[in-house]
Amino acid sequence: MNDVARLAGVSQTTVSFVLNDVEGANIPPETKDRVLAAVKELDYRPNALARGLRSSQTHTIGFVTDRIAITPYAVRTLEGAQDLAWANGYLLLLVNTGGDQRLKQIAVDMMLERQVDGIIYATMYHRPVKPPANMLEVPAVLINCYTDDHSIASVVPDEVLGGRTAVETLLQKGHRRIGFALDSNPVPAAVGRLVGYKQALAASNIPFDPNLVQTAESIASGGYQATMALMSLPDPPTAIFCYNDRMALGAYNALRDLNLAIPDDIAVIGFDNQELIAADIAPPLTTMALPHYEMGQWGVQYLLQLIENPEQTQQNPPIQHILPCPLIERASV
Amino acid sequence: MNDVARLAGVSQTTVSFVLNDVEGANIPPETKDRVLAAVKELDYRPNALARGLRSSQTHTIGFVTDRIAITPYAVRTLEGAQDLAWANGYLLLLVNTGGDQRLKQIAVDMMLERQVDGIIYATMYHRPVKPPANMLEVPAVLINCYTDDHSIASVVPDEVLGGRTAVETLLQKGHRRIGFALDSNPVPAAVGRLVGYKQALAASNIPFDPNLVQTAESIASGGYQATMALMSLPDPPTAIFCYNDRMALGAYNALRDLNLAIPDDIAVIGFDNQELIAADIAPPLTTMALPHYEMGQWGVQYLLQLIENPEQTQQNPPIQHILPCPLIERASV
DNA sequence: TTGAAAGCGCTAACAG
DNA sequence: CTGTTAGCGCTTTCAA
Repeated sequence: MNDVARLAGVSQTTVSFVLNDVEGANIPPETKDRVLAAVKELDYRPNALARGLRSSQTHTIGFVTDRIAITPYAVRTLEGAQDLAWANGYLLLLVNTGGDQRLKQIAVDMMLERQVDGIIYATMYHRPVKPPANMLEVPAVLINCYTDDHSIASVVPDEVLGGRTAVETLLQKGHRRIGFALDSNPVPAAVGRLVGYKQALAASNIPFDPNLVQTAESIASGGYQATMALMSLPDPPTAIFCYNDRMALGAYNALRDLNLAIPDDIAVIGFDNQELIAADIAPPLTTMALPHYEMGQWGVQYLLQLIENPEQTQQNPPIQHILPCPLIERASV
Repeated sequence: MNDVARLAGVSQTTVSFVLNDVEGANIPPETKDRVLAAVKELDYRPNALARGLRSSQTHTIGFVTDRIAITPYAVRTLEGAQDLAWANGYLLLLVNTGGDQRLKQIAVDMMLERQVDGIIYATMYHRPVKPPANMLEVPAVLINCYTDDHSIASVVPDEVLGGRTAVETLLQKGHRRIGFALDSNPVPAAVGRLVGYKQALAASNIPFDPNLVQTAESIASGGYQATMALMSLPDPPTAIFCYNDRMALGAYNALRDLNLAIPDDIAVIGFDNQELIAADIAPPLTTMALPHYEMGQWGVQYLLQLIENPEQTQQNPPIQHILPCPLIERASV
């Protein structure tokens, strides 16, 4: 910076002023140009460490996650976060802790040492979490998860509405007996989607038949089993709502073994919109999309507000934002 | 740090010495303990910016990528990189530029401003690249890509050996007429796998029949078309090697329409090991895995060597590392 | 064995 | 409008 100042024939302060477009200092365009020319001439690049040290603002935000890869589609959370951060001149410092609580603690410490302006904590599955306490030393928001006491701002998908929309889609096609191949783990997604399933039924005055919800592991083989169980009912369903696309794939396999055509003999709707599966199988799967990208965006967006405008933004109790799951219509319904 | 020094009754220098385990300074254990106690007492956390400013080492590495999400499985590159960085006390600064050359330039600049110790440039598809010039101001390595002049260290998958292994697997099962549903784009993966295909055939003294390689778009519908073309040959193949798992999925769809059973009537082998597809379809797909995770690891590993040991590590010409693609045996062959 | 002191490159009062 | 100056929190030389 001194070199630039010297070359431009001004003081280092002036350089700083033009580089930061400081309000007060009314630098004449002529001087500004001279400085900028010197910057280009010398290929000068400001040192963000020094700047951060002085201004205690690094324009960097920490992104802590349990697993980024398991649900490939969920990586879009990271993408949404990164895109929005980037658009605001922020960079993401990434740590993937793999679920170990102590590692998370350390990860946050490393970020704090690097003076991140805020921290995002994202999970791959929608679930309650206990984030490391030190995380709250800076503004923080949770993505796809929440604390039981809702003490931290968070954004999650609307599982209930998603489940309801899926079932309503089936209802609109005239189906009255709708099976549900559900995850046997009572995770928020499973609980919420079941509530949505019941709501949709109730709204159409269809009594709830517990036989129509079959739980299994939320993978292809589980979808296969649940579908087989459903179809061997004395009065089998004419449509199946699958907890996720992997189970839907299993349902496809089962239905094929049963010689049933989709959607003519039976309709199938999934959840997750894992494009690689959903778009490519035959017939293409109608499914509900999880708003991963949007959650990533919203999380960073809100975090940035928290960072730049703490008192105005922070609500009490902290905001718990819910994003809808859009219906992706393809050909299985 | 001054507070810690005061509380421990030593100078700030001493605190720095014990925190950094400095060789020269022989601090008696007694003093050391006192300092450490004070650190804990005050919940002191060093400021990495100040440290970096002084020592010009941030223990942070920049990770630039074109797309992290398109090929979900490729996100494992990021995971491998992050895991290895983490194991060495480094954090990753992430930017996903989406293919815009100017953005890449800026991304690298932002990283350089933040004084990253090195930069990784990773692509989602194996291909030649022209990385921004400023990237070379710090140690750098390329993952899943390379420059035409091989002027930067890089790591890529062994496409030729992968293709060869896939075909040899088919050969070993007794197949002699092996179709190849190939990407119509002559990308390195397509070119390499075709070379491997030919090598395997030649090694078994099977003449190359150009009719047996059908090119199409490397998605499910392309796989469908290529398979149909292959099967309508006067002398159709008994096995199909698909350029990737998406095409294999299309092949499955086609074969089903043709009422051909896999693997009894015809064998199918894929490439990529996209678990979501490969493991869940019926029958589970035998395929070649791309070493994404390993490339991520190797890239960071090598970069760290470059950073910590520049002259010893840097080879001339820069190392071009090739990692094998392991065969994942399932049930389609 | 420990401490004083000089910066690393920058921002931002404060003065002129 | 521009320059002087005092740090931000740390590492590290040099001296004691």
